[in-house]
Amino acid sequence: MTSRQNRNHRDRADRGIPEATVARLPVYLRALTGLQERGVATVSSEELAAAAGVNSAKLRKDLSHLGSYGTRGVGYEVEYLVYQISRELGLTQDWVVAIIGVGNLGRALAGYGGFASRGFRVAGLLDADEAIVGQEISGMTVEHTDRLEDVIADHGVSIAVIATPAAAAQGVCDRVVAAGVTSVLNFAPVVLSVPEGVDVRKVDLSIELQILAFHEQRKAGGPGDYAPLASGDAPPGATQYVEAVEA
Amino acid sequence: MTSRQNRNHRDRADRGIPEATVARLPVYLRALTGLQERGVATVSSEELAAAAGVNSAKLRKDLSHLGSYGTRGVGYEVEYLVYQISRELGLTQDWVVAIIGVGNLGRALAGYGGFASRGFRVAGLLDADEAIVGQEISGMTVEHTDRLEDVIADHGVSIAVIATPAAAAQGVCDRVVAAGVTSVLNFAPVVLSVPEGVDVRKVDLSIELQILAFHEQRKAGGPGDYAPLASGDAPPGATQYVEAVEA
DNA sequence: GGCACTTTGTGCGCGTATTCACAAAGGCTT
DNA sequence: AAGCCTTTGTGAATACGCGCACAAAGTGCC
Repeated sequence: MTSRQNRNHRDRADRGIPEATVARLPVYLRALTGLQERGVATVSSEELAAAAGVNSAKLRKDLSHLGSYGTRGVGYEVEYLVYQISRELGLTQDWVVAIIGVGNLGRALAGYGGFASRGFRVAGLLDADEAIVGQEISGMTVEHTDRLEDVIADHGVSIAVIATPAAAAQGVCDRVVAAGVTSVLNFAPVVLSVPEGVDVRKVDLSIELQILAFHEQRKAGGPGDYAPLASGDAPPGATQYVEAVEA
Repeated sequence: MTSRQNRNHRDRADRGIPEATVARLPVYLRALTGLQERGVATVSSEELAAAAGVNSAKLRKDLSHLGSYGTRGVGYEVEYLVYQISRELGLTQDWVVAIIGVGNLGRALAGYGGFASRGFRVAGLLDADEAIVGQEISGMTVEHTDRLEDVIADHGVSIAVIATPAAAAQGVCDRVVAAGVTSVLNFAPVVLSVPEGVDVRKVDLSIELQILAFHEQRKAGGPGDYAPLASGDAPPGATQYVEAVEA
């Protein structure tokens, strides 16, 4: 995870592909396109697994969920596997994306090459700040969030990317959901609540760092190296263990 | 998650805190600081679980791994719990971070408020592009990657954030590891290989979108709606199922 | 054509994670 | 102080994911 927040599609009527497998398919796809560029025509599960950083048995089991696309004694045909995974992930069709919130992060996302190359078309950049509205970013003109519903309807947006400040995120989310969007990628540091049937995935930069910090601390000798209180014995309310507000 | 790539710390000598729990602690922390700002002094597992988007039994079990910090019949004292989680995650000490690659994403990261507020101090911005070196970003001057080892040593960097293009990532990674960094947060779309003892976490924007696309497709009626080939019957090598290179 | 070799696809056992459900514990009221 | 009510902490059941190890299947050499 990038830590995540998903309900639904636990239903396992998902045509049976486990969530853990779905999460790895994009990684395999990436490794495969890399091989493809290097002109490799065929790859064994062992090689592909190494390139993707997973166990080869796991790779084979994952692929077996899509059907049997390998040849025993030989391996998998790269090009064909690329197509099958792309199809399974729905990348053979175009997905229309709107990015709401054009701060530093929104700008980075707007210019991210990995979107267009995988069938994701950014159809709108929106922001609530008048100073930003009208700016040209990555060849697109930033529109005001007042026009959110129009943009979604006009371009047939099916995925919303929320890159607003935390305080604005839930409001924006409610609006895009009301406008018919059923998939949301959230970069704001809040837990969004959405109705049944809407998928939310969350990417949180600071959470990833915190997980790293935990392990880093472990390597250095566990928490409370010079901890002022014995575990569980601190006087509640004695000191201000504050944290600043985030952006 | 944000999809991830971790070996080690499976060792379970981790003082016993399960990895899955560690990944959720930052989420609880975020919810708690939100409550704290609103002046809430005490919270029940039910309320906190709702705010964090998890099951309340899971929350209680997670917290029980840190010790017994709740009061039966009452709940948890917000401030105290914030401190305990912060301590467990190692956020009571400062972590020095270097960001390598100052493109759109690197810039966004440099300006991200969520870092500083959680004890992460960005001590260096580095880039290989002469046109970027010397620029002032978020109050810091971008340095040339030639100085990578110096910056790491001088500031005592313990976490490296890699936001370079894919092609440069492994090289940068090797260098930071050689310079003594043992925690890496990777935004480049490649699988990094690192020696035993080094932690790598990966954040991949396009993977998250692809997972959303998968579920979105499911809602619309499964893959191959108008699929040109019956599953498993396509002539291998017949068409070019290409993908563009990513940025 | 048969045999040896390679590699897939998967059955199985194991450990981890999740959830339920309840007994133990503490507070509050009378 | 006794009993009721709330909420924690956790035992036990279930589900899930992972990886080993091997049989089945296909290739290519002789």
